Amino acid sequence: MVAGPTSIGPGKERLRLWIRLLRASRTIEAELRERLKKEFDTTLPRFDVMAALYRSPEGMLMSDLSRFLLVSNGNVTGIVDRLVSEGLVTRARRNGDRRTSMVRLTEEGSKSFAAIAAAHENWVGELLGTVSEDEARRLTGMLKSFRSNWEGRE
Amino acid sequence: MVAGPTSIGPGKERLRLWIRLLRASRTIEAELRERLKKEFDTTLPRFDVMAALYRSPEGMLMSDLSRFLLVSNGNVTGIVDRLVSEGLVTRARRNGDRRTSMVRLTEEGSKSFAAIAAAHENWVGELLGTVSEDEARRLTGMLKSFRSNWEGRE
DNA sequence: GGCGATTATTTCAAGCTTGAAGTTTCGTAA
DNA sequence: TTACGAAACTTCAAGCTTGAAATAATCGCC
Repeated sequence: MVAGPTSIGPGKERLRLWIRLLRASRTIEAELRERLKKEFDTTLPRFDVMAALYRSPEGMLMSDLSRFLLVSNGNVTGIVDRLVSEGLVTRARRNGDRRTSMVRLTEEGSKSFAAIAAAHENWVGELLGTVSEDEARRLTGMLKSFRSNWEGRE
Repeated sequence: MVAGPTSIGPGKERLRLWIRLLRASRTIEAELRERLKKEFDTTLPRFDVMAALYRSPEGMLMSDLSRFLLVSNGNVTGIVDRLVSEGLVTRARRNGDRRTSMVRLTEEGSKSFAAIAAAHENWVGELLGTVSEDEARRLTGMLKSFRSNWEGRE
């Protein structure tokens, strides 16, 4: 999804937009991935899961994580498995519904995430440095109105 | 990279923007991936490679593809391998420099891509339907000015 | 209570992705 | 011309990702 338009037609500007959008996010994502690896020896998916859990001290179900992060159930299983084996999160079986388990950050996971998140925010600020805060607000607004047509779909 | 901000600070709007950007592109990408699979039994990476080759009838080197698509060399090798085995592209050894090979769409690959690309453009038009062509132009402009600071970096 | 449908999760195969290490070929300088 | 460093590419291990199939527990209806 990174190639240029191959024809010109009515949706031309939208196709251009999509290609720009994709190239921008891929570029930023690649840079963040690399820094996470180099500076903290972790990955973006692990960071995503930890970020979600950090916002929910009470914990999240696997399916909550899957829905929130926009990835499949099976995917979350693997990432959480690795985080558990690293001692960063726990899976607690629940009495109420034994099909589910509550996933939470450990003390260590929480400390670890806080440090990474601080660096992460700085990196994003740096990488988007050429976008003014005001412009960022406007762009966000446009993207938000688009997203609202898709949020929570299917 | 899909979680919300975990702190409020100077780069707050940029972080918000990044999260929106990422969620938007993930959502669109997931939808396109699914349709490519269902309708044409292909994948996004294959589509990307074919799109690049379609623009270059004279062919591209593996490293050209890698650079253009923003993915690693080894990655391109695997995708091209699969396209070759499907008869959609060819790898032609070159007399000039025998380290390299020219990758080209086959006749079948070219026909196949044209059909997929038409559907793809319609899908993008549909998925970005809530963004007016004019708004699309403005958004693209903003993203372009951002990208120019990164294009061809490192 | 029993049982079929539903829900939550895991498992699995196939493919994508990277970064590092390995192979082959090229260019060039002694 | 030979040797060495660079360039183009492939191979590989590890991890991410999906979608489909399997497992297990719960729910609702009789």
